Amino acid sequence: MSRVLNEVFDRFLATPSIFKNPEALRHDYIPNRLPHRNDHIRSLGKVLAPVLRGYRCSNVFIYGKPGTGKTAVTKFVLKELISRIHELNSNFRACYVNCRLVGTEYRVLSKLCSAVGLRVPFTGLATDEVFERFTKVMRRHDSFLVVALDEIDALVKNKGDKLLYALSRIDRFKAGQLSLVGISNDLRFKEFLDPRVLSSLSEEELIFQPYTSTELRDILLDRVSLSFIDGAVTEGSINLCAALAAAEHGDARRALDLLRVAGELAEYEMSASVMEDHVRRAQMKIEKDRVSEVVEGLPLHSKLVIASVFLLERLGKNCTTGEIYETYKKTCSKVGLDVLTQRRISGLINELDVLGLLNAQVISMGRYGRTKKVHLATPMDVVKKALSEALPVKGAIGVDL
DNA sequence: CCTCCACCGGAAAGCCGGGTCA
DNA sequence: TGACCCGGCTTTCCGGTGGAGG
Repeated sequence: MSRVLNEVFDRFLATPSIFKNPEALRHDYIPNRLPHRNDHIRSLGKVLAPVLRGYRCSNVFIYGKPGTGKTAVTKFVLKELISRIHELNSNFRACYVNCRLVGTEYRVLSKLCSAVGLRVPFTGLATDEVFERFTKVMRRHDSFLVVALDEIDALVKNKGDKLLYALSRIDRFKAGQLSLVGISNDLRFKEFLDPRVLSSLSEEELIFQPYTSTELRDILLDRVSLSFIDGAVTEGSINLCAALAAAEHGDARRALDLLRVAGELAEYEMSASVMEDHVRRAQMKIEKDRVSEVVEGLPLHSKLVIASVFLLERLGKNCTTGEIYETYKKTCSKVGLDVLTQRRISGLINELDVLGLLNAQVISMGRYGRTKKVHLATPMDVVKKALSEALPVKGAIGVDL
């Protein structure tokens, strides 16, 4: 092994880690207690409790902004429920699906199938066919299923509420028992639903308010004791994490990210404890990393759209769809890339807006038409860095970054 | 008050690479 | 092997539309 590397490793090992169990700072970690969410846990528990006696429970609808504990509470309650039911030895199953990650009706269904022990090919079958097979198994085993559909709004916005409608009526075909827990970030989500689906889905409702700064502080204190060694995080850093996350609509996930990244920075610098400065730098790093990561994963044409906005903005020109399209076309022809249509580029701009990389606003310029006014949503140097890493053909493209 | 620009954005359909099934 | 399905990406078509300027 190289001597340089040996030194690095030796020094790393010689410094005691400030972490005890960094896993406890990840989003998917479900701790044994969830501060300030006991009421919600109790409410959800009450709704789901009938399954303990073998009855179907009401469907529940859970709303709340990101990082308010919806997912954690749901997973927590389901976990407890399952362990309790296994004592009673029932054929109950619970299934958690994140609709945004899973993406399509077909794949949501195939998750449900695997929850009841049915394997289906990941593509190739008609969706109706998969649904058919699913109900058959439910009927045959007289199964009992609670399905948590997280980020359900993403599914409905993209694919409509057909699947929800079918699921909400499933036991009318005497196909076992199925209850739904719908989780949504978006309060306006209801508007997208068929009234029949809505009324069956929201038999019960739970609303999660954002955490306050003090509540976030309690959450952090819990996690600090789980994940760091004693005294490794200063009081001030915890408060700062809480305050910064509270400003960002009380997002606990954000607070934990800040703490984790600040911890990693401190460890990297072999500092004995996490200081407020680490937290501040963590905040910048998180934003930078987010932008880089998102840009990196973008399809080539989306990257070119961002590059076009970047170029126009640097020249101080105003970015309208038309202007962006012209710049984009020039860049394409420089590399000999096929250009997409303006309609498509308009769509890509909207997607980038949703991703938070661009801000796009439809404005009217009266006589001079109607268009989208676009600008970068993050500072130019951050975008520049992300683009220069993510555009493999930057030299050829003539995008002088 | 009307016109008309430069787009917006919905809908439908096509293409392609992945797959199943009989 | 051919009919058929999915999902992602894209094109084509086309009916809007806010408001400056006539």
